[in-house]
Amino acid sequence: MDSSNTRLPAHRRQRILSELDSKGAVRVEELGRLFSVSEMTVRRDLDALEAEGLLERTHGGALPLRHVHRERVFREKDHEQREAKESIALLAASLIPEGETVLVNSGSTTRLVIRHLARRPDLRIITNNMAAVAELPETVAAEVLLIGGRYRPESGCAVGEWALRLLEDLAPARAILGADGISLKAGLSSPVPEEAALTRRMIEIVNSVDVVADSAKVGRVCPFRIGPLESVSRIISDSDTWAPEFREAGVTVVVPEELALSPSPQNPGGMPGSF
Amino acid sequence: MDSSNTRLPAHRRQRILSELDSKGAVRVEELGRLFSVSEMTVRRDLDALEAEGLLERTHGGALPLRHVHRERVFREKDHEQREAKESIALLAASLIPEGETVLVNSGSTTRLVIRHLARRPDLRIITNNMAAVAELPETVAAEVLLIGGRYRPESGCAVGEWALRLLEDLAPARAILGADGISLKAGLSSPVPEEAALTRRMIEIVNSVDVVADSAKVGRVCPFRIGPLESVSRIISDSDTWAPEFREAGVTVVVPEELALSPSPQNPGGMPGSF
DNA sequence: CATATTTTGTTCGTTTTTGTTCTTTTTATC
DNA sequence: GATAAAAAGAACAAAAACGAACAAAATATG
Repeated sequence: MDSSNTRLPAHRRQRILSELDSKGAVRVEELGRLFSVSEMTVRRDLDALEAEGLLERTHGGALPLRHVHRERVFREKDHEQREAKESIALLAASLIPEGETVLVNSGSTTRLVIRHLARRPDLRIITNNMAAVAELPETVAAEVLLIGGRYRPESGCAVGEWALRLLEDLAPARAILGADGISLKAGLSSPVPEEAALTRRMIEIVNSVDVVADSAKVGRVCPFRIGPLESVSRIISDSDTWAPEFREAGVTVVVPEELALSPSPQNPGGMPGSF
Repeated sequence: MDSSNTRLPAHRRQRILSELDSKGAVRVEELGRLFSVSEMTVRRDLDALEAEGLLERTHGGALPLRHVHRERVFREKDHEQREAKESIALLAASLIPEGETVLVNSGSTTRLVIRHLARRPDLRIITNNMAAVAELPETVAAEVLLIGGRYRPESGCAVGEWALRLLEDLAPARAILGADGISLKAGLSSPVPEEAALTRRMIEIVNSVDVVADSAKVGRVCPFRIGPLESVSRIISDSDTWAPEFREAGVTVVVPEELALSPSPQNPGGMPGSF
């Protein structure tokens, strides 16, 4: 894979950065093995990158600089179910047809979704998820529209009256939404009233709703109701042991294995180079 | 393969560029072998292409410009004049009276200003500077309102028609603004037309404008004009060797030393724990 | 054809990068 | 706290890449 180009020191450092971006953390030993260089060289690379303000050095490796402040929160939400969320996000993004405008709400799963969507030059992303947008590389291909409003530092997104009003001007075709609670009877729910209100409004203005959620969220009910299950077109998750009842209720449930077994009709071999 | 045409220097250089485009990086030794020319020749080619602004030279080879671009921007803006910017930001924030609503635009200096302002529970911050807001800790004390719009990844802020329209609903008392160019004759200017337009509108809707800028920006004129110097109430900077002419023109110039010598009347021992 | 110009190759001293060895510091574990 | 393991840092040597200068070759120009 890293045939000849990686021998270029500058290129290796760039790849360290992108490795950091995708993995969330890098280790010296791991990078040395990946690039076939000594650990001393990796250390010198990391030191140089830190001096340039591009990462945060730690014992044994490095962390991205962007989230040093919210490290604790990110760590919990981020590492919990990280792999599940990553595969869900990749799948959800691949299900979006070419040229669409997609509305995306706040949350750590949708953050990963945005990361994938942003690489596609054919898409337009509308979101209140500032944390997700702020961490995107300069090389964003998609057009990104930000919904303003009151900033909620706990989730890194915009909420409130202002955000709700802004949604009135929009009528995108589809939405990819995260929800902390998904239940047959209670539908979608959130622990934060303002985010529930905003997500509810998002559902109202689009034609098609994809919900992304790891299986831990299924069956959970949070205090603030977003809306009933009928408004959901598809649920994209990492397992479908719970799916039969949902499918009976008329919701399509998609899991990564399905994609691997049979090519998705929505995306017949589409955009292979984009991911 | 590269039989006849490659013998022409111009063609070889074009092929170097396409090689760079497909591979993501090129090495001197590799190109020398590919074109059967000496490494010295390749080096001269790469130097020429760099002089034309078509690639970025590195040790052992070259990288495409776009990859390096984001790093360069971030690194330079962040580290250049870092100390100066930090002291300017602290001073600018301390000059804001209690209970105000402050409008802040994009930029690396204003990012530091926002960091300071955010610790004060008495303030309300309105900004399009997503990069600044996204890096705030969870413990933000101030209320933060985000101006939405089209996201510009190069500067991590929102711009465009939508952002301009949002400003129409607002009438905050004051603004703290960054500008890449400040000149006696040309006034404030920016290298990005959309950011210039947004900053211009911000100036129009407030009563009082504080401009934060390190001294390197004074005397510089960027291609896109924001507005005349008359619209500026104060310039907060790290040195005032250039200040006399500006003071004659009716602009107050504030530098950190002044704060150290005589306590600011606007902030009589106020909020000592906040900084 | 002769001459000027450009392009290329070679040599050699200098700088950058890398790996190794050894010591010091940090981290984990009891 | 004490101890062992892992990682980091310092210092040195080897290798790779660079740049300057000059000579040779190719190309253009009269």
